[in-house]
Amino acid sequence: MPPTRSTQILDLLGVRPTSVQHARTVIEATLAEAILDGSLASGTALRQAELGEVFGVSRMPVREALLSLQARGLVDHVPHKGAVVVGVDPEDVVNTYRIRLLLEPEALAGSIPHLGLADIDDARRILEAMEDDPDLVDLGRLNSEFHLALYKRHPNAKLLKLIGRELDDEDRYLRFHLAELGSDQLAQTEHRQLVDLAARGATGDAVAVLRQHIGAAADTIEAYFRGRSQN
Amino acid sequence: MPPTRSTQILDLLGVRPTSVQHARTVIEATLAEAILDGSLASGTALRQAELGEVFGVSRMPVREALLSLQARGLVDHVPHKGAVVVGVDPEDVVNTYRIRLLLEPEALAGSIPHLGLADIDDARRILEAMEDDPDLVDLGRLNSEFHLALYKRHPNAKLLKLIGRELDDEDRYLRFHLAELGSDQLAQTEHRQLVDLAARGATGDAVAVLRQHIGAAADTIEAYFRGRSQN
DNA sequence: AGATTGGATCTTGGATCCAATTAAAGGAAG
DNA sequence: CTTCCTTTAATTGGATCCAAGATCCAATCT
Repeated sequence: MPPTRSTQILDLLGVRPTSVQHARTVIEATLAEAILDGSLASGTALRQAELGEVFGVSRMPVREALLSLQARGLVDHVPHKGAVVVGVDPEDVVNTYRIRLLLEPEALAGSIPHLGLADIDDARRILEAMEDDPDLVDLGRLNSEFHLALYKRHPNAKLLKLIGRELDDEDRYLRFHLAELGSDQLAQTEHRQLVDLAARGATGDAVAVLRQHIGAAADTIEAYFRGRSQN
Repeated sequence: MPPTRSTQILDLLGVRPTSVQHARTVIEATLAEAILDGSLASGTALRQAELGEVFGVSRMPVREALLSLQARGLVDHVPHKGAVVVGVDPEDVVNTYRIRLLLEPEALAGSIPHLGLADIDDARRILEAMEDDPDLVDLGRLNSEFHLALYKRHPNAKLLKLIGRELDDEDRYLRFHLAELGSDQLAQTEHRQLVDLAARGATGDAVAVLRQHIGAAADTIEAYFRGRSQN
């Protein structure tokens, strides 16, 4: 497809298509972010009128945003009652780790052969950001980004999207309890091993470390719950 | 939370809360069904006003239903332009098989130990229905149901939901091309083997058959596309 | 003739208004 | 004083109305 006149001009101006952001889009994104990073606690009731005032719009875009959030499983919508931020089911957290254990080894193995130097650098940069940044809210997101950075050259785009969703779910929980568990649970040592092995193209070893990494996290969380439910 | 009077009465009547079906809910379900089973072809433009007339309702619940369908990835929503039924990307079909190959062996292995006689009977009944029913539209759905019937005792509920979604995606494609490929591609022989091995609790053998079953399907579809894109 | 620009028309996005449902508050009867 | 019923306030669901952006077509200029 030859570039059209308009795209040439956009290039000259250095402007991206900048697809117009509609109200419901930014509202959905904002609320999703707030729920994911924990600033909107589980069980919080989301009143349409109230949110409309906050965002300076009517109830209409708000309810559509809430509807989308329901489809994403972030809020629970009870007819005529309202939307509440859905809680994190401990069982689901462990389930998510088990699913990651199925998906991510394949993602890593299929991506490493196609990783370039720039990709490795990206991953390393994320690791450094994690060490510098003490903010727990950022840590979860960075952790997700790091993992995805290593997988991103896998040819199966759908697999990557799937993993992204699982990481989001995990992330949400992580931010809640990272403080209690201690942020060393993120196992930066293993992260460094992963990126080094990936850089050397040592696929088998990298996958082994990843399996151990995710498995250990799953066990830690599970033990944490087990201890908790006995109180 | 103690049961209220009304729920007690509902229980006595044997009536489920029968959650009031809102317009947008039934519209979304109806459209989703139509898209999944192919009666709404890819690329079809979905006009809000038109659909509103069809369902005897205003545009409002229609647009909310369309929004939900977009979140589910069934329609593509272009601002101020409208919603169109999203096409099936050949690449995604193969990708979906690869993902199934990661998820379903674990699902089967973890479910077999907990399967009861009734579960096996359920699966067998679905197989019989597949043989009796020549309707291609039903075949895809029944195929999904059969697989899920074998996995349903797996303790990881989230994994099952995930597989259900993948099967839906696959299903949608299957209905389109089952006629061309021949319905014997569903490999009823392997299906029978699967349920027999599951009944005997032969987990290892069952998983092996399943791997072969899904892998063969993936290869068939991939070859079909390869042959097609060369024309 | 071809391209460009201006406007008419169509479709969606958002605001406002009304109806339906639910939860709660208050009062009457036991 | 408790329980049940009625009434009332609050909130969401749906309809209608207006604004913004997009597409299409014709008129105009090169």
